[in-house]
Amino acid sequence: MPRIDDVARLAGVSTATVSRALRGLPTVSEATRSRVLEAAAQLGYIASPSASRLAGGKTRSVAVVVPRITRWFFATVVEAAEDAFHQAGYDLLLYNLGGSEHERQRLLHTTALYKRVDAVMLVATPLAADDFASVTGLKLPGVTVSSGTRVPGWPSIRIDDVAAARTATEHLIGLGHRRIAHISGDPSDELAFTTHIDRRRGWCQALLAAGVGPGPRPGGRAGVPGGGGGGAGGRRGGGRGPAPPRSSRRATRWPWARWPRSARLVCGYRQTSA
Amino acid sequence: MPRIDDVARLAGVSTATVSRALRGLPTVSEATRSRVLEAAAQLGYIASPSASRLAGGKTRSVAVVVPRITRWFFATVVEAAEDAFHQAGYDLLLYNLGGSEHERQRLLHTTALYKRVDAVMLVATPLAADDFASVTGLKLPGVTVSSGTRVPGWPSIRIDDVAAARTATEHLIGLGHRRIAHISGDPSDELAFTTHIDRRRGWCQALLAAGVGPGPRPGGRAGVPGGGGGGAGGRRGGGRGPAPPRSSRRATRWPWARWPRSARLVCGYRQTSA
DNA sequence: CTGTTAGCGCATTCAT
DNA sequence: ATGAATGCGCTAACAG
Repeated sequence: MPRIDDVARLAGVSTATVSRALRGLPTVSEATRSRVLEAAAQLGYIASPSASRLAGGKTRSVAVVVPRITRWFFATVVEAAEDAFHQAGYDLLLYNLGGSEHERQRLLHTTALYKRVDAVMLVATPLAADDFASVTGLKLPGVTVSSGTRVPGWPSIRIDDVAAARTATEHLIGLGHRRIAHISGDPSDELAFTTHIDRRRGWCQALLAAGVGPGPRPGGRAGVPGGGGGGAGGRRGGGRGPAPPRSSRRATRWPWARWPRSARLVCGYRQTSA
Repeated sequence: MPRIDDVARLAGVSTATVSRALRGLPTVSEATRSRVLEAAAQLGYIASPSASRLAGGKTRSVAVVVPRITRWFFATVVEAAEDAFHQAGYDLLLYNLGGSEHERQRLLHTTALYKRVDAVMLVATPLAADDFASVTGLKLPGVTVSSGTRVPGWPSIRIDDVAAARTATEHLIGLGHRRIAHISGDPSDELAFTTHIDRRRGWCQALLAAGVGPGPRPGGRAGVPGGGGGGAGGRRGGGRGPAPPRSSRRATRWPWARWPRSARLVCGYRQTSA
């Protein structure tokens, strides 16, 4: 492959000018630029990334860290990021934690990212105290997406899980429902993942605000709310949507009747948690 | 960050020896190597990838090209590849075509990969004639996964779709079924994607081999095979598995009753295509 | 606006 | 087994 001085010679300018012209720097006359462009095209010249990285100190690439690329949500984020980054001329280095703590350590605690990327994007990657130190120690710009942990100086984009759950619950209440369960992971497992906790909070908020309660058996196992709907029948609001479903034997065929045990039905809330 | 000569000084050797020691080359005495290792660790030295790429000519990174990372299959392939590559010390550059022909052109026809990676992995990426030229023009090693097109000199790993469909069909036949439909994309749309064609072929093979036929309405629209099962009731084989389902009104609730129009029911086969 | 001069930080010849 | 020199190909000062 041709090098930059081949282009320089063909265009009759110095290598510095070729470099400037090809990178679109403003300090080049249009006449020169087009001569350079043409020479480069004619030679099929492409600047060597390694060389320009070394000389320029910028890698023009970013690390995108996801817990598991096979999950729909993470893949969706990566797809969008890939598009944006490539469009901006950046390479995307994918790091898939794959649920392995080992991988996670290797990525976060060895300076695996050192001089390899210009920025980091952490997707749903909670940082323990020591992880945190290594990441800030990189002294790189970055962004967290859907991550529980916040990194000082990094923007953080995430879903407002409390509001989302509140909205969903309010919707059901608006439909006239009065017995609304919330099924989640173990609420005592905090691990910097706050999604399930936040959703539960939003659900509680909506129930309390509507004066609906008290909730059924706290901490019960996954299952189906019992029949005999009691006072839950009354519609509320302006009659939008269909009537709430009646309890019947059919209820035993609801999807969560077959959910794995790891899914726990957290019905019931503490008045204090709102 | 420290540079290689900092380590060299601390270890009391030349930079060349540091380089060799750190990369595990055999031409270093164990005594020296451990001194170097210790010095590097003490300084927290990590070789600059850009510099070693420029000097060494190898990037130690690979490009992985997928049509859409959001599809389960592709994400699964990428996850496995990521693990293997990182374990071997390679960076993984992700290229998601995203269904955009534009992206595809940009990747394949500009020398976007030039001097950027040491190898290429093409997942389910069919290559048109001109794509093909650019890819081979890269003169890089590579591998295709689930890709219709083959690249000379590259290994190609893929599913035997014919055998898979045959196996599935034989399974149903073994269960006693006699009216077996095959639903696929448009069989006339070849576009180097042969999956649906191969599966259809396997299905045909199994049916013919079992003497089952002739198939119902060729080229019919998506829908449900009509009721009145005719001679299809007979069981065959050693009574394994449940009896074939009876036709009934319930059939109208089968999932594909709601499938999009783009899904076509290809029932019926030509004797010649086996 | 353009050219000249120095590196960027490491891997590699060759020597020894 | 180790060291000295050279170059990978480009960008960034600094002049002009």
